[in-house]
Amino acid sequence: MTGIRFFNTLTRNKEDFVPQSPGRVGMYTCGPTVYEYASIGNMRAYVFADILRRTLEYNGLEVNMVMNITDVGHLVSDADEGEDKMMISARRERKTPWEIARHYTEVFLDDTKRLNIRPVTVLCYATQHIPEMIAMVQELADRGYAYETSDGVYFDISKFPEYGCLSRINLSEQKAGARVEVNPEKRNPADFALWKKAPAEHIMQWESPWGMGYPGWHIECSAMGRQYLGDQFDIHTGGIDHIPVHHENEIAQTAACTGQPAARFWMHVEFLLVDGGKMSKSLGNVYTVSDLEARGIEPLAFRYLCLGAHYRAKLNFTWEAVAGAQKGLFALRRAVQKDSKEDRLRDVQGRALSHNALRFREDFLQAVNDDLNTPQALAVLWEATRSGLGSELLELARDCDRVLALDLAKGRLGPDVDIAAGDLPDYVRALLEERHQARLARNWKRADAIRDELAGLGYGVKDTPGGYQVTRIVTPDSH
RNA sequence: GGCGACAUAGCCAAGCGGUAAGGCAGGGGUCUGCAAAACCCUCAUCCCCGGUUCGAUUCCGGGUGUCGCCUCCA
Repeated sequence: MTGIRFFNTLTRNKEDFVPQSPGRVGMYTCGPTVYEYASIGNMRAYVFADILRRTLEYNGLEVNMVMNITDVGHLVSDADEGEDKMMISARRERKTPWEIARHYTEVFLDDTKRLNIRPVTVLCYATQHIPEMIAMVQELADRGYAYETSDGVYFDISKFPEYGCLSRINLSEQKAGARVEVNPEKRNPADFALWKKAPAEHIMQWESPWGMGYPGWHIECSAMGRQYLGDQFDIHTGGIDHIPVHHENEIAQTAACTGQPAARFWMHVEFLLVDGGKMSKSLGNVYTVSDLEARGIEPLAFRYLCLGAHYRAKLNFTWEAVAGAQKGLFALRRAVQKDSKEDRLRDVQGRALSHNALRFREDFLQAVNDDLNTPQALAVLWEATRSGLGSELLELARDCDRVLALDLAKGRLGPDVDIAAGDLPDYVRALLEERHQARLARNWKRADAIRDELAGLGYGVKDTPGGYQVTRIVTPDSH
C-alpha cells in the first residue's frame, strides 16, 4: 500500500502518517462560529477537512471526525477584547443568541451538504459542553497555569515555556499592545481568557466557581477535543489564520493538563483570495454558496475549483475561474458517463478493475496520499478519460469519487437542464413541432429562425440522430 | 514598524535539480445542413540580476512585485 504523507505544521515537514491506533484515526476540525453566513472562504476549509477524511477512509482507515460549533464565547478580538460575536448578531437581528446560533448552524450544515461534505462523526456544540470546559479551566487553575482577574480567568503564558511552538513566534519580538490596549490586569500581553465573567446583559451565561460567565473560545476546542478524542489524537485541522493564536492557545491548554500538544499532526488550509486579495465586507466580495448558485454555479463546481489547487496554496477565486471550473466539471462528468448506458453499466458494476484501470487507480492513490495532491489526482482522472478504458472508466471514476465527491457518475452534464416534454407550454411544443417539420423539409432558414426564437424564450434545442432534445437554458450570470 | 508566504501561458493551477501535469478560454481540423456534443492537433522555457552545479523553474544571495499575519476572519 502506498504510504500516506502529510505536511505537519508542528514540524514544518512532510511526514509519514501512521495512526496511533492501527486502522483508526481521530481528527478534530475547528468548526464555524455561527453568527453569520459562512463564506466560500470558510467552506474551502471544510472541503479540505472532508477531502482529508475521505482520503484516510479511501486508505481503509476508520475515521472518528469531531467538529465543533462555536455558539458562544468567540469574541470580536482574539485578544479577549470586545463583545461576543453571538451577542452582536443577536442585537443586530433582534433575536436571542440561541435563535441566531440555530439559524446559522442550519444554513451552514445545508451548505456543507450541497458541497458533498460528509456529516462528521461527532458534531459538538460549545453550549452543550460547559461543564467539561469549566472542569478543564479548574484543572489549569489547580496546576497553577491560570489566574483570576476582575473580568475573568486567564492562562498564564509565562508558565508554559513552549508557547509559540506551532507558529514559531517569538513573543518578545511581538509588539503586543502596539495597536490595541492591553488589559492591565493581564500578567503577560499574550495571556488569554479561559473564562469570562459575564456582564448582566450577556444572555448566555453559566454558573462557575468564578461566578456567572461563559467560556473562552480556545478552551472550547481543547475541552471538546479531549472529551471525544482523548489527550492525544492524530490530526487537528483548521485555517492557516488559526496557527498564531487559537491553535497555539489550544496546545498550551491541553499540554498544560496532559503534557501533550493535543494532536500529533496539525494541518492548515491556506486562504481563499477573491480577485487576488482578501475577501472583505467592505469590498462586498464575501460570497456564500448561495451566491454562487444565484449565478448559476453549482456548489460542486466550487468544490472542483478547490480540488484544482493544493490546500496549502492560496487559491484565487474569480468568477472567470469558477465558470471555468463549472465547465470543466461538466466535461469530466460527460466523459465519465459517456458509456454508461444502463445495460453496459450492469455489466461492469462490481467487477474487478482491469490491469489498465488499476494503474490509474494506483496513480490516483499516490497523488492524494502525497499530502493531498488533488490537482495531480484530477489530472490522473482526466488522463484516464482518454485512455480507452471504455465503460470501465465509470467504475474507476466512481472509485475516485469516494475521495473527490464530485457526483461524477450522476451529476449534471451541462448548463442546460433537460425538461420532460409534458412540462412544456403548448406554444413551445408547437414551435418545436414546426421546427421539426421544417427540418424534415430541409427548410434550414425557417428551422434556425425558430431555434433563435426558442432561445429567446429560454429554451435550447439540440438535434441528435434520434430527434431533438429540449433543455431549459440556465446559463451562469456572465457577471 | 515587526514577522511570514508567494511570484509558472489570457484565467484557475501542478511540478520543485535533468530541458514545463491538468482544466477553462483561444487557434486549426474531423463529424453534423448549421449549431451543440464528441474526437484529433495546437498553444509557456517558469518576475529580474548574480552565484552553486555537468545541468536550475526547482538550491543560495540580492532586487522588484503581490498577498497575508501582528487587529476580526477558515
